[in-house]
Amino acid sequence: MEKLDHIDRRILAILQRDASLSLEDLGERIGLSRNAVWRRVRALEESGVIRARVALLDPEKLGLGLTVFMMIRAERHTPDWLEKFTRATRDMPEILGAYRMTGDLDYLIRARVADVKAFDRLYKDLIARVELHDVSSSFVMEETKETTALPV
Amino acid sequence: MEKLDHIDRRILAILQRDASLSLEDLGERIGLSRNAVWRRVRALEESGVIRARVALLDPEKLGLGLTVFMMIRAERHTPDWLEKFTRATRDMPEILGAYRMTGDLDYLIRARVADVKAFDRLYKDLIARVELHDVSSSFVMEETKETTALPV
DNA sequence: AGTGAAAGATTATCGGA
DNA sequence: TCCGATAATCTTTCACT
Repeated sequence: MEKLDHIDRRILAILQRDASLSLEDLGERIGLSRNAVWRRVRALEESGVIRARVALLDPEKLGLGLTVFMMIRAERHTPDWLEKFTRATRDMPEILGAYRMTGDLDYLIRARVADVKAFDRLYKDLIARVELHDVSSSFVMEETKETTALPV
Repeated sequence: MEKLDHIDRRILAILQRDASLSLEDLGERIGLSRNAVWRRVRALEESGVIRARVALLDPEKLGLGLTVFMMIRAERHTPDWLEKFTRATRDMPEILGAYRMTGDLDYLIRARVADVKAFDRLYKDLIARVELHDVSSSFVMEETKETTALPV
């Protein structure tokens, strides 16, 4: 947790939506010289508040039209099982998020695939890698929101 | 859905993990001149396969240590309700994802907040904006995976 | 925090495979 | 058509005020 002032927050708000802006433009928007901005951005990168700069791709254009959530109950509750699950999800590129949860739902997986057929392959692949006690999958019909921008 | 060759895919795989690389470096990694790479990247941007370049922030460092999923059943199944829900989730910056689902779970929300107290505020805010029939919330104890990189 | 200049990266144009 | 080279332009970085 860092101490960020109002200007830092404005910089972050802009950069997490569009990091292709030049320092010149960024400075203009927040009313600072490119240099003052440059120093702040640099500090934000060094402190790790800015973790990375990445390109966001369009899933539809890559033929990944279907988002799936899998609600999972574990077969066994052991460190070994958790490690296997973690490794399996890391190794499967269709899986974008994997979460250990509170409540009677043990684990939740968020994945992107081409279609229902591709999901079935993902499902079979997953159960071949880790023993799952109970899995219930839901498909996303509509994404009404999906962002990487955190509240600043 | 676009026709992408092997080299395009390699470029995308790299850029969606690190878009801070220079064209020089990128070209070196895939064995092309910076110029050839530049043309490909540009084409990928123009066709919309690359949707944006953004900065990814560290949620912990921003004091957003808690990820929450809210499973929701709608009060009414009308276009009007859906529109209200959509607007509410769009307007609430803590909500990162909102999905209309198949199955008896109607809607799913993914959000980031500081702590349980902040979640309670988010919850109250949400039910003040849209009528929800049934909400069940689960907290994330551990994120074993979380990526913006799609399989290419 | 801002200015100006050097270093570095990006984009446009052209000739060749 | 796609690649690579060269040159013009724009961006980032840094010393100085």
